[in-house]
Amino acid sequence: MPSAKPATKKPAARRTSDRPRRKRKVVGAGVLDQLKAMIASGALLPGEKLPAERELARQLGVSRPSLRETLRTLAVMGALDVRHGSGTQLAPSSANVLSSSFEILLLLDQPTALDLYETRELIEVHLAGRAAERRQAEDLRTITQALVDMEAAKPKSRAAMEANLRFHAAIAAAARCVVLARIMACLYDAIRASIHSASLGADDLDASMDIHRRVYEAIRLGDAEAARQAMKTHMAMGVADVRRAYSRSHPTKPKGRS
Amino acid sequence: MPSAKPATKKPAARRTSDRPRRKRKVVGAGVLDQLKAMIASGALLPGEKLPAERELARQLGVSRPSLRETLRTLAVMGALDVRHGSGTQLAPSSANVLSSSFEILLLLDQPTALDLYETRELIEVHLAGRAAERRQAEDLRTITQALVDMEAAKPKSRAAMEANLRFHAAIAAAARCVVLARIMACLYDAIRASIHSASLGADDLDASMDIHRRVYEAIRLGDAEAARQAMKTHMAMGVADVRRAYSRSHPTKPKGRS
DNA sequence: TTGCGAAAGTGGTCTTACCAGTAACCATCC
DNA sequence: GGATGGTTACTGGTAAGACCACTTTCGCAA
Repeated sequence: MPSAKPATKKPAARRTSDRPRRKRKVVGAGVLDQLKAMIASGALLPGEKLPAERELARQLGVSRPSLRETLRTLAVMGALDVRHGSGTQLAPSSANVLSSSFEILLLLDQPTALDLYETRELIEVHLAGRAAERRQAEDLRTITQALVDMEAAKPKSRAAMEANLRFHAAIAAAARCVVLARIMACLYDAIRASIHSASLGADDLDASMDIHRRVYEAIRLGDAEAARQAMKTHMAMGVADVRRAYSRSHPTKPKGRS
Repeated sequence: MPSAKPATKKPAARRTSDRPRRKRKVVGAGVLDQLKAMIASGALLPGEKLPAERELARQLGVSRPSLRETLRTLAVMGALDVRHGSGTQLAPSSANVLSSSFEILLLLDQPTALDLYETRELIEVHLAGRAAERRQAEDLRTITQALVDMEAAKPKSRAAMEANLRFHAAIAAAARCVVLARIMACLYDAIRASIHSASLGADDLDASMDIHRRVYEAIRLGDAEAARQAMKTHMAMGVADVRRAYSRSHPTKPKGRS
């Protein structure tokens, strides 16, 4: 590298001969568009492996650093699954596509915990109703399993919390609302990050289990209205918890230091 | 000036002396965390200018390409406002933080237009109700202005559509639900991209204007239930349009080729 | 046959260099 | 003296090349 090109240099004769016109409009954005087009057109299927970075950069006619900027953007978004040494592939599932953006959003907007809970309530109540209308036999099995795991797990344990998440996720899946289900998943991450440990495990375990069972029963019976009501009750309990924790940490008013 | 450092070079003595231990764990992620921490702690305020890339890279102890990968990720997410020649600043508003991720999500999940509309209905109806409860005088002025612009604009024109967007955005703002408002904004982008021109402008202009006015009146009067009902009617009109367009393009069933 | 180690391939990072817009500064000209 | 225009010193944008670190695989030896 040090003394590789002694005299040839050829500083010019690049713009002139290669691409005389066309103002070189932001390579990165172009690459992003090309990749999105490949996904949209089906040229790149979920789970499929991408060419190696060096190869892909050559194909798209950009340098590796430039390509990498774009790839990492997609990776952080959750669209790509990049593994050191193995390669890069299109994410098989869009599981956490929104999460990272949501995280940023919360950093910038700093919505209150109550705001998050209001959103959660709206969505979950709706999903419970839809689940009652659309659930299949397999959905019921998944929900039941989560319920059983919740009862079996030690109260307030990590396992109990995880089973609780599965319960709500299963309902979301049964509702067949892909967009809402995804948003709800992000909300869970956000709420967890927002209020940390505070009261995500219900204060009253018995009441909590009872209401979960009522939600399930309504869904099993296909009674949408009952499912919505039960979920609403469930959410109200959570909101009450948050409100209490909130008023404890913010004695007088939400913003400003008294 | 160009030949400032003629012979110093110092090629080796980098790994060996600088950091012998420490497994070099994924620089990029570390940088992202540091930047997020700076935002969260308030060390970086919205709208504030970041140090130049070269300088920031030096501060964080990484190379410029590595830093750039992270910066571009944040920029695509909408958290940074990067301008060639001027510099980079933390986005003053989190306006389109979710949009790009939403776009990717839609590419991967390919939800149906009906799914998008169901989500939209759920959220907008809720926002209308909340707006009726929480609107301030200024909110009413903004909504009125949008309404006036809609009436003044030529039907199906770009101006009419844009005023329509403003109308709904103003309601969302009046509802004081930051998270839902943001999600709704993304949905508009998604819906617009999803069904292109198809029926986003209402088929029946008179009915459309009428329902808009009814929504506004209910919000002005603070009648949450009426506002929700009116918005529900409004949304139902839109869904009907989509359903028609959908059944036209998918004669028999949604998926699979008959 | 089994186990291990080298090699090849892939992402991860750094350095250096130069191109391309912006904005401020200053000399010039009216 | 003030408006005008060019120069200059920033800033981000892109490229090329070289290594490092991790995975996988395959051949060789036990």
